[in-house]
Amino acid sequence: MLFWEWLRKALGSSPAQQRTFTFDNQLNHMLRVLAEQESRPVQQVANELLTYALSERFAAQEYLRRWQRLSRREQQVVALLCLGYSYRQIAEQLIVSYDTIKSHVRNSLHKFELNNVSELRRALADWDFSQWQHPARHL
Amino acid sequence: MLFWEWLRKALGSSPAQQRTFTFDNQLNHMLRVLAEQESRPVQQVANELLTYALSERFAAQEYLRRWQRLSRREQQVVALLCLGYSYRQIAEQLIVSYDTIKSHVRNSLHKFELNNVSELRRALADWDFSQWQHPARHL
DNA sequence: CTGATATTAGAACTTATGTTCTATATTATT
DNA sequence: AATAATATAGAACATAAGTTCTAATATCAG
Repeated sequence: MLFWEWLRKALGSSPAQQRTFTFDNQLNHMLRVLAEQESRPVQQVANELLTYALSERFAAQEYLRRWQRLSRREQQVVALLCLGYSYRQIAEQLIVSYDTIKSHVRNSLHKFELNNVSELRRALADWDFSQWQHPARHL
Repeated sequence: MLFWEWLRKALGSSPAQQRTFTFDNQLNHMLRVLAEQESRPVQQVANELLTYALSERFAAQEYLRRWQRLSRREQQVVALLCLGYSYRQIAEQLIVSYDTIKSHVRNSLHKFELNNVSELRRALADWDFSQWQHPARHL
């Protein structure tokens, strides 16, 4: 069964009332620029963009579930990893040993069912970890 | 001059002709599901998603420019890298030495203005390199 | 109190990546 | 034909990341 069909059934197959959307000037402008660049109708471009963003969102939900299985400390380490820090830098920031970071990364990768940090960074590429920059706030 | 146009000018900083968008049933459903999940207005979620997709698109354009500066061989190596292959695996696939791959990666990273493969994989995370799986087709 | 997790840390490896530099042969471009 | 770019390859070294183990505290839920 396609995801769409499943989704529709889950919702009780209601006939959708064709709701309209409006976007602010800035978004409209960017949309028009992009449509212009690609010589395509603005509505079509908007459609494609929204489809893309939605699929990304739903894909991210699976990783969100795995994220929630991490301990507080593991989340902190993963966050800093995704912010681009190396094991050594993370150890310094959290004031623990390099080997401890390796332990946390090992466990985190296992819980994410991923094989290396590169995959992890890619999987969570769109997540905003800026709030995790200053560990103190989370301890 | 129409009354509306006159009014807009009189009021200054006119909102551009507020163009409306409609999306098909499937998109509407997903939007509503997501809005429901997050207890937020559908229009607001749509706004956020569109903003996200647009910024991703424009960011990708910069990397596309850099990608086009790569030589054919460098593109091949970067593609396989982003597909998750290691230097050694790429060397085997392309039937060249490990050191050659290192050269190509070094040059490619420089052209992309990135520091390591992790950043590269993240930057091109949404690109589809499946066509590059079989090098023969591109040589 | 007690088992289950979490947090910390290390040894002893192995592999993978990154850096700097050099160098030759092959293609394009002018 | 001469220059520039590309593709190839290596040495020699440095750092980073991943693997397999073990193990001591600490904390929390039942």
